[in-house]
Amino acid sequence: MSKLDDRALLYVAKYFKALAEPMRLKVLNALQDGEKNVSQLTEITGGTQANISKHLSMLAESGLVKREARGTSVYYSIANPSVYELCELVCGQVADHMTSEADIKMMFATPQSI
Amino acid sequence: MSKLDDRALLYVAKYFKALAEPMRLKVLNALQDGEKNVSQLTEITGGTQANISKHLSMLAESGLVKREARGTSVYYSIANPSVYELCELVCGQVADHMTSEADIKMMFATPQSI
DNA sequence: GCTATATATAACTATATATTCATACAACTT
DNA sequence: AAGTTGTATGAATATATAGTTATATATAGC
Repeated sequence: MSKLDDRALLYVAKYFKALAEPMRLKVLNALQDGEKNVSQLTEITGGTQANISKHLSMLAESGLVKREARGTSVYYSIANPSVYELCELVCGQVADHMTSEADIKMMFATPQSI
Repeated sequence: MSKLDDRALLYVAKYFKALAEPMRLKVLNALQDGEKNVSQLTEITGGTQANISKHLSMLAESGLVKREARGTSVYYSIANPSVYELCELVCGQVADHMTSEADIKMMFATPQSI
């Protein structure tokens, strides 16, 4: 496999990594009905301000959200609605797999162990 | 947000996490044209046997690949072809975002830093 | 039973990541 | 200018993860 392909893989992996975190999914979910500022997202998700801000920076750098400073606030919005297509596809697959034993087991695993 | 929603988020995040690693993407890519055993995947990807085996276990547990032992070998195959839809969607979005400064910068970052 | 081959796993290391707390920075208000 | 509010960031910690090496386990052939 060529160097260039490896680089492409890295890009794609990085994109998936941005989606591979429950709190970031929560943030993206909160952005479904339009832009929100950091304070709003902090309140909606129940996270701390610092943590949400960091996740937003990461999401912005990965190209999943857009950042726009207005006045004293910073508003974030979905960069590309097809993110939700991804999530729906995954939800479908997760549901399919829900019946398997591994998932049942996972149901009772602690969040830390996953 | 309810407990159940949090659990669903955890599932989805776990699924994305399985895709958030270049070597695992390489493995999935190698499985596009049909099932392969661990030795074959080890050779194709250029990884070590132990490493590929671990990635395969992880992919199987996340429901992305199916495992079937036959004789002395273990054959892995794609559990659900829609995985590739996901990857194509992401490739499209990554390409869109390629022009931004953050991505150009990332081009020259070391793999470790990403 | 012994050997060779294929796969999985345990121990370990190095790195990455999420989270928190405290603090810096920036912009608006009065 | 001083205070207030909203956001970002640095330091520190705890956990998770990828990778390696060595070894265990299992299956097939002799």
